[in-house]
Amino acid sequence: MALDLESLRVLSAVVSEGGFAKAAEKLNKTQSAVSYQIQKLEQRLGADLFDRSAYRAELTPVGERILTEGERLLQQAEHVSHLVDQFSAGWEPRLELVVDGMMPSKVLLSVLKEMVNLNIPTHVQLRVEYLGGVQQRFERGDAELMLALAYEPSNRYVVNALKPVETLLVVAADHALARVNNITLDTLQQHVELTVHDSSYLKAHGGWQTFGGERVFYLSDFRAKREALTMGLGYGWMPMTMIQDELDSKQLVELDYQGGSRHQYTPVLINRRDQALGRAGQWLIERLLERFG
Amino acid sequence: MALDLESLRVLSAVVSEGGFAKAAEKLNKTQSAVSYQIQKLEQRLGADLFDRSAYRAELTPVGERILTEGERLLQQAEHVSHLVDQFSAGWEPRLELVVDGMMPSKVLLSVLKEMVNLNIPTHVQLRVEYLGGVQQRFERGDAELMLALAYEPSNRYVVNALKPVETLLVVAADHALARVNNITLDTLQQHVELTVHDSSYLKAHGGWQTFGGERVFYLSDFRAKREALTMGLGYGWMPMTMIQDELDSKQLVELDYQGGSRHQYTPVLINRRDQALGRAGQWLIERLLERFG
DNA sequence: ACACTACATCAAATTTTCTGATGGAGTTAA
DNA sequence: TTAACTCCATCAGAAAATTTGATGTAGTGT
Repeated sequence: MALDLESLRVLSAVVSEGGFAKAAEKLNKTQSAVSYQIQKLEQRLGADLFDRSAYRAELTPVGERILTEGERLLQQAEHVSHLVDQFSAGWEPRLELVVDGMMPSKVLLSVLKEMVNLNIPTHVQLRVEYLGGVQQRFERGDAELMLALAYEPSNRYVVNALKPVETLLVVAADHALARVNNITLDTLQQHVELTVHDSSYLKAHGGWQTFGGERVFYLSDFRAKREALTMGLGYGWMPMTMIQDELDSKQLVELDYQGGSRHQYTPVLINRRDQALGRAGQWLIERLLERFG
Repeated sequence: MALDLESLRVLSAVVSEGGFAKAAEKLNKTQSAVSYQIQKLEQRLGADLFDRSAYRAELTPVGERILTEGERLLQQAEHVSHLVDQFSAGWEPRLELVVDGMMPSKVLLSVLKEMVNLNIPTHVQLRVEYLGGVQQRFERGDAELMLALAYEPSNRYVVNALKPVETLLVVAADHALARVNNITLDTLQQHVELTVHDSSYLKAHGGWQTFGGERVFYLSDFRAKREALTMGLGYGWMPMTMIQDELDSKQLVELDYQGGSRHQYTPVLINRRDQALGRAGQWLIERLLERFG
């Protein structure tokens, strides 16, 4: 036989109303129904909750603890019932978001934190992918919102452009390339290039991102790449926002590359045209456009 | 109509067993009883938990959230039932402890922390009083265990002596008294004495603690007293352990008082002989004797 | 001592939950 | 494509849990 909430509600009422009969009135029951529930609870727990030796029933120490724990339980049960009210008020139960790891995470996280502070009931699942991996995950249907840097266009998407993100071609200050001027592609190709592994299977982009040298090291994310760069392992593109400190302290320096050492990505916030976003998704888009856009 | 745990148990079983019929078997019910519970829950929440359009019922997003929240609720309910098992295994539901504020709090707190780490279910209420206030609170019956420095003996007590605590008569290094040698009582009485307010109504002790000068400042606790001492407001007794840093840094210095500038208290751990302690109280005594004793 | 309050107890009424049988719809495999 | 099967809904009646209303015992207060 397992615990049930009704007994706990009765227990709580008895204590707060100060007696069995008064609790009964509050709960729209009779006094004997209250007696019954309390006795049932006592049986289930195998311990007395009230000391009946005196005129009025008094809580035992055990009863006192069960009361406080029980009231917490009731409150949490209340929370669960309340959840669906919020769902029917338009807040989706869950929202999955795929983000390119190159996006500045601070802004995103601060928005998510605001979401928590506002007690928005939606559970947000954040997933970080790289380059093609973002769209791939989105297409697979796991996520309803994606924040990507590059994507294969489709008329099934609703696209919101955000503020461009600047990337720089950098090396460690003590790397050989740091001292060369007007670097050619040939020169670059003689050194190790560092790049973040595209997290899609396809890897169908290529393009200007890599230089096609013989030695390319693939790192798992930008944090690893930044470490490898500062260690002087090679050169590579990095989003400006992630290496501001290293540039300021001159640990990393911008390459003087003929082909250009700066590049701007325009990040986009995409959701499906056919599948309407819930309130949390809309809220998130608004907030991100406001801060990133 | 309010939430009930049975429906949640059924929901959980349906999902974990992968079907209504299998859940029914696990719960020793029939399949129609499972249907009934699920439908009841859906009605109560006012939302579908399963999508029945396909062959097998599939959780809706709302259902998924309710499931996870519900399972948490069940686990907490389990915890409540489990509590009484622990109570009947000898762990008292609550234990109140009165401690003299002069006791080194670190040791005590580390023991309490260990208690939490061991998942001892007893709720400990710690109350700090001073001098006579400790015993008074204990006598009033609120607490079952007291850690006092001085007390009125009684044969109703079980007394455990702990390691003596040393107190010193000190002033700030820049106080006039700091430069006087072989101080007499007269001299002392011309300065401000700092003392902690006895938290009993009675204040029935007096004795060597105060010097009976004209100007005595009463502070609310030893933290305040230490501050007042280091500010040079006056002189007074302090437990050694609380002013080790100030002595080392020479902010505070020991007085050279004729009547002696050191005094040892023997703290005692007392519980009532008639009212047996629960497992937590015994555990606490053992641990405190081990560390303090 | 008298009226009153607090809670327990019991049989009967009522409500909730379960069972067992049935049925429609999708699935599987020959 | 059919036959056998699984999944779940539904319904009436059975069983169980809960509530009621009446009554009883004991303590309170005046």
